[in-house]
Amino acid sequence: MTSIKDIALHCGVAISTVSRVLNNHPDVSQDTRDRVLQAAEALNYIPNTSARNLVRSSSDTIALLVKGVSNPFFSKLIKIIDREITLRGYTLELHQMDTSEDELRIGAQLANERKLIGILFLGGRFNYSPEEMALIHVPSVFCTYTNSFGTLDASAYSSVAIDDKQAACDAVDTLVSLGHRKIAILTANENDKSISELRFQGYKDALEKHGIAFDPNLVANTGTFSDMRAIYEATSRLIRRDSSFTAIFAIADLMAIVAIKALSDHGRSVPQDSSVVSIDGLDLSEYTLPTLTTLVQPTEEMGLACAKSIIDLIKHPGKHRQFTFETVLRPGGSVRKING
Amino acid sequence: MTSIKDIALHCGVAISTVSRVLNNHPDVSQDTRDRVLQAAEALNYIPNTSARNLVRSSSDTIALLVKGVSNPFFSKLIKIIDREITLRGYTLELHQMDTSEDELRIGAQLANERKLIGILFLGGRFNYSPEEMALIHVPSVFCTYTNSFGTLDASAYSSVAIDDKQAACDAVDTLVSLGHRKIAILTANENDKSISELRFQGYKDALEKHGIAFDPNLVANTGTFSDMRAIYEATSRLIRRDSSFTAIFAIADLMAIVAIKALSDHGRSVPQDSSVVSIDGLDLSEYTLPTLTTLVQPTEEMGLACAKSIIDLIKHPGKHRQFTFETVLRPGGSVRKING
DNA sequence: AACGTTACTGGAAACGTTTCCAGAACTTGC
DNA sequence: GCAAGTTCTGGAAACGTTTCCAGTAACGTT
Repeated sequence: MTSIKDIALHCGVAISTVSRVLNNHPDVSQDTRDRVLQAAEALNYIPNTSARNLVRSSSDTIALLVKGVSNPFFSKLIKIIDREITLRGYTLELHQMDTSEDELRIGAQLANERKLIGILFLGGRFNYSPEEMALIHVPSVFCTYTNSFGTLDASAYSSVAIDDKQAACDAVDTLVSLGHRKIAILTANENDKSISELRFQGYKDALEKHGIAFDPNLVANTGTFSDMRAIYEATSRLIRRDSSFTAIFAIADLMAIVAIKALSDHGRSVPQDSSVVSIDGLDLSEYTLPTLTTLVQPTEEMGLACAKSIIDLIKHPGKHRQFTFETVLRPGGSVRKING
Repeated sequence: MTSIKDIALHCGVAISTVSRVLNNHPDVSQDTRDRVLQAAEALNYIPNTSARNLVRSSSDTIALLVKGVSNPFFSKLIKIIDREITLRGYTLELHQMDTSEDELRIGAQLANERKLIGILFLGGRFNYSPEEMALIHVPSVFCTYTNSFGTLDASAYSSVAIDDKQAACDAVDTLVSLGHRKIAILTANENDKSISELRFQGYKDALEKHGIAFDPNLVANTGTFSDMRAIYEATSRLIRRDSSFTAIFAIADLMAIVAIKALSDHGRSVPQDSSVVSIDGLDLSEYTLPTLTTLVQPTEEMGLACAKSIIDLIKHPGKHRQFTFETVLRPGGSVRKING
């Protein structure tokens, strides 16, 4: 393994000079610059990241802390984020967390240990306090996060998300406009201070807007976005408990897919007997039977925004921005008009 | 940021002693050990990875080089691998590659630059030459790889995979035993020296075994495992070209799901008009309509084996092993018996 | 001719660890 | 009571960079 020292020796210059050349510092003559670069090439020099990191006390790696990697929407997002981050010359470290773990605490620790230059949080809760935020001394962007509980000042955090409440509202609107009044909801958790709670809020707001009474019997909590067995069970329980609904709003595509299967197993076909609307717009949902009517999240744009945000934030610490994306309804075969 | 030096000062011992305590070296008295650990705790000490990496000239990170992250089978595998790797105290770096890139070359470069201690290759080709393998100076495990083209000696590589040929064969067997003789295949690429070629081979072998003539008209190449649009188009072309088949063998669950949709759009329902069998056993395929008949890969075990293999290999360089897992048929609603 | 600039270069400290070597303080065995 | 271990500890070098400071040489200016 050849080092900067070897190059210096080979060229008869000082170590510092080689370092200057390699880091494109201006104050070195064209002649020595050429010689050094040539030697570096010839000796097949590869910089030692650890040494550089040590003296700079920073690295080139950004961590992605994810709760619930199995969520297929996240999978795609992760893919895009990783692509962009690497493209821009940084490295991405993937860290999964259990739902029970405290993402901020873990993030803070990782940042110190591994000299991270940035953190992307994906899938956490939505009620960070200023005190908690203060734990993190590293540029951080919260993906699919909205400061919906108003715990933070806009100048204190960066985020990329859709308007979850609005999307849920739109989903319910769609159903109502097709004549549905008895609309069940399939959510992960009614009050987890996170995406599911927010979409649940949107559902309730929409009902109220249309003068429909909220019925707790029509709420099914799955406890998860990705465990299909649990989603299936929750749907089945809902059907057994109160099968009077004519439509289901599922807060994620995957839930909708599983719900359709559960309905089918209980002798109710979609969309004849129940309509289903969801949020996500996975590629997959255009190829299911029936195809899903879903509010599409602009995944590509969101992933790009995540990568761009964190890198901007690293370059300009403290310059926080929030990005909110619009969802778009993609009509599918999972709904039908009824005579309300 | 408190360092080892601060602890030493605080306790009135030497730096080296602190290091020994922190690394669990035996030759230090219980008394000093306690004092040091206590101080470390009190001063909120966090080790500096860069410094350690520098002096050890190695890191604690294992890279996962993936071709085609969007493949949902891979998503799950990645999740499990990441979980196990972190659990065992290492860090996982995710690197995606285009299909066009040379994974070994990229791996070799990354290993040097980033002082990787190991590489997991996922989704590459199956015909590495000994010369190519020599590029990689770091313990490496090839996931979902079989040395099917016999280019390597068993003592020269580590791998974790299923027997792709056998699985494909089993899939076709299943269809034949239900009376099917005109069996189409949906594959990514007939000759990519990779998973798809191997499964294609298994398909051909099975046909031959049952005395069924191979018909090139019944072969549909999608060119991809995950681009659903492309899979849909390939299936549609197949149907238009020769719709005489009574069954389709799709080499991956996702392909089967899209194929079923394409068939449906062409007025052929599954399993009434065509049976479909595939390989993967995604959780999802138990919740589609119809559910898939598929050969299940033991994803959990495979992911575990990947993590275990690479760590074993790091600890005992050169000790190569190959793991081959059995697939199990999971019957679903996508097939039916016909009178052949 | 003396002086101040400018352009370039070398030396050396520092980053936070690990690890080798040597030495001090005890034990043990005879 | 002395040599030979044993057990624990400290000092210092090394890992490969970056960066600060000082210094030299060449060049214009006055």
